[in-house]
Amino acid sequence: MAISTLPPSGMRDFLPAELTRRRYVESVIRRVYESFGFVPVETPAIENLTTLLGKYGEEGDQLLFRILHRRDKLARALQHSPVEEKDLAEMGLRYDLTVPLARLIANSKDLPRFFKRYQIQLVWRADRPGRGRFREFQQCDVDITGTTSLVAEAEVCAAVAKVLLELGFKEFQIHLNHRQLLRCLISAAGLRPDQEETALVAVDKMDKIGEDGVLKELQTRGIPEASASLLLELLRRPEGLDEAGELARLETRLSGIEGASAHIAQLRELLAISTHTPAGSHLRIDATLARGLGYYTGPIFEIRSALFGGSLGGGGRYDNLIGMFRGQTIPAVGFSIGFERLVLVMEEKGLFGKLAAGPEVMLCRFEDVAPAEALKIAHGLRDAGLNVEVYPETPKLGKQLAYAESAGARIAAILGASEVQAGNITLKNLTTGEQATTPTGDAPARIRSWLTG
RNA sequence: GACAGAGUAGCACAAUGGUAGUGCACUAGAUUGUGGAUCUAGCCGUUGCGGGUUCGAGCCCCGUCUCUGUCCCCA
Repeated sequence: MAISTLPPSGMRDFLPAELTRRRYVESVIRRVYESFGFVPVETPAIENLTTLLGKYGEEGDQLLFRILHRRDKLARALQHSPVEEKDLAEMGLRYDLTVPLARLIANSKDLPRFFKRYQIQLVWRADRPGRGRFREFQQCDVDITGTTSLVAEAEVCAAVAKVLLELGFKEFQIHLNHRQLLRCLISAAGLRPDQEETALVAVDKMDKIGEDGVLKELQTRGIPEASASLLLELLRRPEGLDEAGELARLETRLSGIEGASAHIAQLRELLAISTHTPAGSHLRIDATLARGLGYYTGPIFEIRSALFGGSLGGGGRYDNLIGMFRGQTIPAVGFSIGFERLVLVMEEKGLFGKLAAGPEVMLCRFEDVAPAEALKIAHGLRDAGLNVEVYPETPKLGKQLAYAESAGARIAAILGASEVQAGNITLKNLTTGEQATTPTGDAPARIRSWLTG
């Protein structure tokens, strides 16, 4: 019976051309993040389930990949009767990079007071794969811990906005809301605190199913029509109202609700201090934005674009998460870029320029040249800083040149007995067809001028 | 988890229920120190898998698996 050669569902192999594009995007992200003073960390792919469980909400817990006990431990677990899921595993694959960061912060003693870290690693979710959705995918997070200052929010928003701009995205919005403000809206609509969660889930779908859809969903979830209608009315943003106007409207509507004006003031300040950052013109107040993850406590963000039907990234403030691992509460805010979706959209829209995946130089030789001679010269070129591949066999030259072309080489270095004898090398520019024979020592300079020209 | 669509050569796709084909790619030659073009020849298949209907199934029916899309949820 044949073994399937496909990778597991929702997981992918990457061939050189695609991987080169991914590396390019990564390099832009790294450079931009570092320009903001973020420093890199990495954490293990596997975390203890005690770390992961209870941080993402019920649905998130369901989507964790768990790692089964091995050998004796598994045998013992199976003897429980009845066997319960929690007996079978104590570790799982990380679901995001935020919770591992919180654990790391709680576990570390000598971190800077304001720890600005970035992290580009894989995460795993046992989700059903779809367009731009995978079971193994890369996240690119920036987070700032140790301050409640809105400068932190502004900086993470600016960092991701700058990444998008540098990658060639022009039309995108960073939707902005506040978790506590949502809470105020829900209580202003007369909903009980225990209905908050269901209300948020329904409200979050506003973009997709519209007001009627949300109203219907709220009612089927047991929320009285009067409250549901009031909530929708509170959320309704009049056409043409700008960000300041929307905040003023919300402030008026929530004038009797405790704390509301303070949350609105935060959003107002965040907009103000972001004015001259790359995020400034992309921020949009969106009172319907909820975000699923359970740990957010303050401002929340989500990147939207007409180029992709879902979110291109998201984040927010989570002041209580680190405290779940350690008595001391440490405030934090972060933003995660949907790397896979950026790459997907960039491929669809042709935002990648030409990116070379192959060697710069292909060393070809005739059969009257010994392999040792070819390898010696290849190493000389490599020592000069060039990427050189040696054609391993000696078929006729046409075949070697065709291969050089298909491998992505831009220059062929051709070696025959006559060149070796004279201490020369023949160079052929595969792009222009131009050809020249030069002393071996001059070859790197000539190659370099062709590569840059 | 729900619904829809699709699975045919390495890839992209054809084929009224009647001999499974075309293009690209690949190999060789035309062309023994110069690639991309052209021409010639060659290679490539248990039509996802299992059953059924039929004289006969890639095509119709049932089941199953996988993939794609939408929903849900998310990045």
